[in-house]
Amino acid sequence: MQKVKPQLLRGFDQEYLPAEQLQFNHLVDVTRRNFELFGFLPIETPSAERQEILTSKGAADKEIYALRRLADADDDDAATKGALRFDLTVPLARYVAMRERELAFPFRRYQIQRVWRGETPQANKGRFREFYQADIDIIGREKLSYLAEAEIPSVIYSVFKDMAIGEFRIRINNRKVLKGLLEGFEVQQENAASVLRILDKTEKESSDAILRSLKSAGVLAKHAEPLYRAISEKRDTEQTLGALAKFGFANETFKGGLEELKSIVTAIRQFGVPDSAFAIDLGVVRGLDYYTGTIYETALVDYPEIGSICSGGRYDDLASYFTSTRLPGVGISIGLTRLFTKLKEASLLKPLPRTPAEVLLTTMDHQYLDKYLRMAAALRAAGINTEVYLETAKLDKQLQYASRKEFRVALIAGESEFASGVVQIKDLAARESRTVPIDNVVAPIRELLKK
RNA sequence: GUGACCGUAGCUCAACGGUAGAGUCCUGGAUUGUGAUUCCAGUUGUUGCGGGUUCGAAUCCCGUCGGUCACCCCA
Repeated sequence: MQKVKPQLLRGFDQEYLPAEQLQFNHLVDVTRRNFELFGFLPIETPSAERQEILTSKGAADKEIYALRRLADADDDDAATKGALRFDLTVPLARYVAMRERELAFPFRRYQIQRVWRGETPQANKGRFREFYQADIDIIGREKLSYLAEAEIPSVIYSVFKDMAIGEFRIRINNRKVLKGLLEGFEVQQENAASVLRILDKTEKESSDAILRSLKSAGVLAKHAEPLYRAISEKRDTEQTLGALAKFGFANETFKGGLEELKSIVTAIRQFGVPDSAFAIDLGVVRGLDYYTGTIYETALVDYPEIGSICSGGRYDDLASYFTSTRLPGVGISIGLTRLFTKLKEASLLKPLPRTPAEVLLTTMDHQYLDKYLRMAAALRAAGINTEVYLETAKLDKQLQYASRKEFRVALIAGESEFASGVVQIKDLAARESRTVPIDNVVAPIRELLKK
């Protein structure tokens, strides 16, 4: 028979061995637990949305995968109007606009789901066509306290601290400050976007290259260098606030932005985020122009090459395409697939058991099946995850299986044990076993598992 | 979308014009009830695909498909 070659689609290639999947699930669990710790509510939205919803925010068409039947029969118009979501923010906007009257505001939601993007994948950069995002957003109705912007870093802090993946830094900037800065340096409104994109590259490119680009993007020659220095100079949070005060631009955007930034810094500290974990950094720019206030970007201190593992910001109106209610919000997105891939690469993942079960019950002699299964039922009733070896195989094979899957404990019983009413409890890591009465296995196993 | 490079066993790679190989992994065994190591044996390929050059092509040429990396953009 002709075989179909088993292979994956480019970019749709993130599937793991069970041991890795358990580690990924752990990352998801930690994320979810911390989101809930701050009162965020879970939602999921369908994988596919109507195309006009997805493109409403001006996403490039080529990024989006549309739905089509293989058979191409035109009897399913409804489905062909759909496409896969490329982020979780647009579906959120649609969701909130549809359910405005049923939701309690400020609406705090989290959502951990896959998204799909038609980009060129580059695994070394953690870029795929299908990947997980873990988003939180706080959506206000007509208004939203600046405290929401200050709380976000404390959630990020909580998540990554709990993940225990090493030192990380949340870099924070303010879009108004940036805009005011550009205004102060006499950058024309229509050049602002391209100038910001250039300034976003200060860490990658040489100062000469940046200065040249800035000038050709319409920055006056006398301002190019001061602007570059303002953005790229290394300073801590206090130094940055000091430097901004010193610029002292008179425009309202700058003054308002600076005041806002100061209050947010104060609040971030009140939320308990240590100065070692966050920093105001004027070099954080973010290409997306719907951000209007605080913007965030988080990276691992020892692994800057991993890039941003979490980013987001404040926006003025989430769902202006769908409703005339003004819905200001703030949100961030953790790129879980990227994070996981890079953590794996850098060996930063803590070792986890390779099986969710703790006990393997070996079955040396199937004539005692009844006893084996009753023992397993008793263990499970006591809350101990237990797998029964169902195949007929020699004991050494069963133990090999146990050690390969990294069970903590193996139970061994055959003719001689059953004759004297006992069972062997084997500590697989310590390679030693002891004998206990068959009707008293739970307590000794619990004891062993506690170690 | 633009450019550079690369496709040989499940995986990592060798052979670079003269019969397609190694390591690893996997399977079985080493006196019948205890996982490591070691030893023995075994399975695995239209050399991505199509065409051309040649007595002869995994190797050279052309095309095609697939992949990797850089740019763009982003998680």
